Amino acid sequence: MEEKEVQSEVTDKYSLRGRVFNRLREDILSGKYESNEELREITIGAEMGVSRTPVREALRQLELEGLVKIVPNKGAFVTGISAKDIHDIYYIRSYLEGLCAKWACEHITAEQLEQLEETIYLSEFHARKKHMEQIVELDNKFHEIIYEACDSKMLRHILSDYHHYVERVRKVSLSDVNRATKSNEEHTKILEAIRAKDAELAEHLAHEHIIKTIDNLNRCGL
Amino acid sequence: MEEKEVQSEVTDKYSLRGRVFNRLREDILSGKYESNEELREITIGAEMGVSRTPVREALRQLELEGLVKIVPNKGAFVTGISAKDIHDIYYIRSYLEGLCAKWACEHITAEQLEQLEETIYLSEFHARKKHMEQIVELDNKFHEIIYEACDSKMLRHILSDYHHYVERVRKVSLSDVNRATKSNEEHTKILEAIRAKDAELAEHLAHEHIIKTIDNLNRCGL
DNA sequence: ACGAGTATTATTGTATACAATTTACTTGAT
DNA sequence: ATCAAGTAAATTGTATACAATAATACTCGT
Repeated sequence: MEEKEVQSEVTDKYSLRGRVFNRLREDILSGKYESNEELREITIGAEMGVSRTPVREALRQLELEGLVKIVPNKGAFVTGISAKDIHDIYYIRSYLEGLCAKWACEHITAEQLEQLEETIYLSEFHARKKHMEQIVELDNKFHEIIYEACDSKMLRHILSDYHHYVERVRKVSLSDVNRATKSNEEHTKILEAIRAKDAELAEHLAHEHIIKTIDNLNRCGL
Repeated sequence: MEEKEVQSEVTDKYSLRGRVFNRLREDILSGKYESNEELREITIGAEMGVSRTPVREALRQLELEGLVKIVPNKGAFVTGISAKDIHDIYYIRSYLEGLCAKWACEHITAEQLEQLEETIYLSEFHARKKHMEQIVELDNKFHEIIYEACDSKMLRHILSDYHHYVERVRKVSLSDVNRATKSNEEHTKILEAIRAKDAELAEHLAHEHIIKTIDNLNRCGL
């Protein structure tokens, strides 16, 4: 089967800048740096074995991502992402995932419907086996397919961004097997609504799906 | 009165990179470049009298903004922003402005309420006088105040971005004096709902406010 | 000992130099 | 004339050099 590369990485993976960008983003999101910690170009460059140039470019990009604050002539400081930020993102996503599912009803292809079905089917298998790694990956895939299907560059862009932001938290949430199973059931219902072209229902279900995820996170004490 | 600088410019205005970034963004959004047009680092640098370094950093940032697509080892190409993109952004905004108004109910300060009132009052004046420039500026301000008041870094960030994206279109929409007047009435109702801490109503009104703006755009043939 | 002012150092901002890659062109064989 | 291969030119990717700014340390007077 042809495995379509999901374009979650905006930035070139293979250039030095891309590598620095991705690694810094990962490190910031995973909490390796303190909040407000200063990121010195030379230091980071030395750590990664590159010159200042790619580091600077990566830092400037991270500024736009909101993960770093750059003070002119002073330096780059880690902004990080607080528990409230994550909470807010989930609420924002609850609306946008709803809108996305609604639009997907109009634009989804038979092939994409097929892919969604397959994704859920596989995910049910891995949920029974408690293969957490695969569950998260398939959750990723399910949502990314709908992002594609909504046929909106803007909506896909923002949702992919947020999906990335909360990746670490999603892993925790889905580690709860009960939640993973529930999540699959919700995915199934969303798929059925989209297949039936019931835009209202699809929107509502996708919205509720995220709200329930938030509830679960709260239960996990996040 | 202390005029608080609205931080719509993420990027340092005074560095060369910041200037290149802002100018390129403006030029792309205003349609100065063709879609898919190649942006050569040297050419742009020459046009703006700077070296490649600040140009590269600006281009990398614009990539993250989605205004430029960078193909490794080949170049930077204008992505631009289509009529559909703008349409999509307005729909996305309709939800997010609703959410923003809802959250603002909980967090808005007396001072911010005061500012909102003043903004509307002034805007009514300029609407009667047909001072289009000021009307757009005050519309900006009204929304930015609420973005601040929602007390969510993430939501403010994304809404400010989108506000910027559609700035050119907003000017067209508000050039219709009838729309400008209507818009002020809607702003007033939103303000009242927020002041009354009626989160449900505020959300609904803010949502509808954007939907009506979309209707108006459609009537203008955008 | 303390603080103002200055010199030194460190760091960022920008320009340029060099390397790697891609694109365009030229040349030659069929 | 057409196409292919190879070479030259142009362009991007990265590193380094230089300039400007900010942080630090030091001197000197009180």
